[in-house]
Amino acid sequence: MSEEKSLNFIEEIIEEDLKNGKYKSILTRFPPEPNGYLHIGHAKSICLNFGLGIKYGGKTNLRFDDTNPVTEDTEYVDSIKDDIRWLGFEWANEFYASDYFDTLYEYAVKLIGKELAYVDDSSSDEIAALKGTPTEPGKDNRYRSRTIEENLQLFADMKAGKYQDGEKVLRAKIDMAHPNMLMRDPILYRIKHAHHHRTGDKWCIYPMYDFAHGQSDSIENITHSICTLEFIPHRELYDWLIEKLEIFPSHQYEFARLNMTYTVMSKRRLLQLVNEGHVTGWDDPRMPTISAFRRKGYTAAAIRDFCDRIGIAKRENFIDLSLLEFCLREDLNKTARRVMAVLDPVKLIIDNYEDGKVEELTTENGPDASMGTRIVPFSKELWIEREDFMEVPAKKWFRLAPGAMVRLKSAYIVQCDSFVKDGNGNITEIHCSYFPQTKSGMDDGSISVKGTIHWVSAAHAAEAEVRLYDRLFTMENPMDAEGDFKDTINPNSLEVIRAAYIEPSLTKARLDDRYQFIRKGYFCLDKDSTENKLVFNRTVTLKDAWAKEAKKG
RNA sequence: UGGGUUAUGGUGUAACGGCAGCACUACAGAUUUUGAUUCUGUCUGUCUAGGUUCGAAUCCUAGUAACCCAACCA
Repeated sequence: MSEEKSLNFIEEIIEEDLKNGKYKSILTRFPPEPNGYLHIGHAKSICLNFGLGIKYGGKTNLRFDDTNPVTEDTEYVDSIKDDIRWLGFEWANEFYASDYFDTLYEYAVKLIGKELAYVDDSSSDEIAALKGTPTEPGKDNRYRSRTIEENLQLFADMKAGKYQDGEKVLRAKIDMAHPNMLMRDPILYRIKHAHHHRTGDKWCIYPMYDFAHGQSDSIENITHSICTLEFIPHRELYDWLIEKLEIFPSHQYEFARLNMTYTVMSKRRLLQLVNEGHVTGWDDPRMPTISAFRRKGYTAAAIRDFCDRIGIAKRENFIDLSLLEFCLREDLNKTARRVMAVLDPVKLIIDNYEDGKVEELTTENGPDASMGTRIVPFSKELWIEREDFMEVPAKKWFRLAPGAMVRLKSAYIVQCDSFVKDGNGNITEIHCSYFPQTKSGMDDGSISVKGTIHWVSAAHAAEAEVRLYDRLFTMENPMDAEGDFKDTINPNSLEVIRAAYIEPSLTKARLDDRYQFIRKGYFCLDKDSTENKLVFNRTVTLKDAWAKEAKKG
């Protein structure tokens, strides 16, 4: 008997609903507003909603909550669909709240007819003034007592375009003294003479979230409408409207949204980063958007695994970025092809190696033998990583240093004989001699070394631009910053290496390939690459035990 | 002088009155032709105070803390 994974609270509710026959099958939905790109927090919601559909043999709709035409755009619709598909999910139906505008209008008329809604001529400020505060009740205004007929006429006139933006609103008539602020006659419809990305200029009145979301759920017969914690106070209104409208009773359940270290997770703030040029766009690899993670080289499997591990609960959470990186490395370690690239090159010359000789050495593509092998050219002059040589070796150093020996990956063991410096004291050449009997695969075991370093043959190397990313913010929680969260932006979040040396096989890299540059991290080709210029993104570093050791001093 | 929600190691998440478990992180060690991977081990926890009970993270009472609610945003 294998151990059952424990259920989260929503799964418990669903299993109970299924068991007691409340529903024969479930229907969930993912309801993004098309006013920005999806981020990793949305991925949590997507995995939850679609995951539930799959787990319980139900279905999941994709529904765009497009009730505010001034902020919404088809660009966002397209990106959202791309991201969901890339994450690996299929929606049963693609719907839009705007599909229901006619029905929603009828619902509003019905509410007016039941004396449960009225047209209010107050300005935004006047409405706010009579709303009260969390600790003080609000007050009724004189428009509240309008007759059904008057309200019907006024509402029809609103729809007909007789009024300017902001001149009138339709409000539910509930209770201005209600302890829940959302029940103090919430606005249902407002006037916006704006072009809608789907309905065009047909409407000049648009329903508010509260008069669209629950109704859309109901129209679609959604059984479990799952949203984040901040909507808890809305649930009372959600249920009230369904009851008064006498429509299918969908139910709302709330879970805690994802928060993650070293990032911000609100569309508003992400939009700010884009608009103010702190990043190059929504898919800048430093962003926490799904498109950015994809561009940076993250895999959908890693993100799904992450969403699975963080769990679903109602308490506020603050997930360590390192958990996401763990999931990523775990996936990439199994699948990424190993290759060699030198990011910060220094020349290594093997003095006792024959001039002009080239050996084609065999090296493995990955730890799993099924990934096969390939050929890498080896010659007298190589590029190695500058940081793999220390003129005065540190304690526990087992890479190159004067007199020290290392293995060149898949090639020979070499010993450093001397080195050359330029006038500024920078090392320009490292001279070594090699030991023929230590050739990889034919090593006689006469010499053993602790360190193995990567290299690229200077004569055969190709050049590429490499972009190294670091966290976008310097503080674990940028929102804790004293001033603006943007004051904590990491000035070193992007380091561009104009000319790194890559092994010849990498010139055939494709956009979807995932590589491990041995000892340096995981990388992938960036979409900025051209025929003449390859650009690689660092997806994530490898764990680096030496960096820790070195820090100890 | 309002209403709502939540409190379990550094971070997440289990437990459904009966051994506080798992993962990440951190640390120590073994293996390693990647200081990666893999493997082994260690540290750290039930918000507080009372109560009920043979037995409480779980039930009760009273506190405390955090978060959400006063957009014609979603």
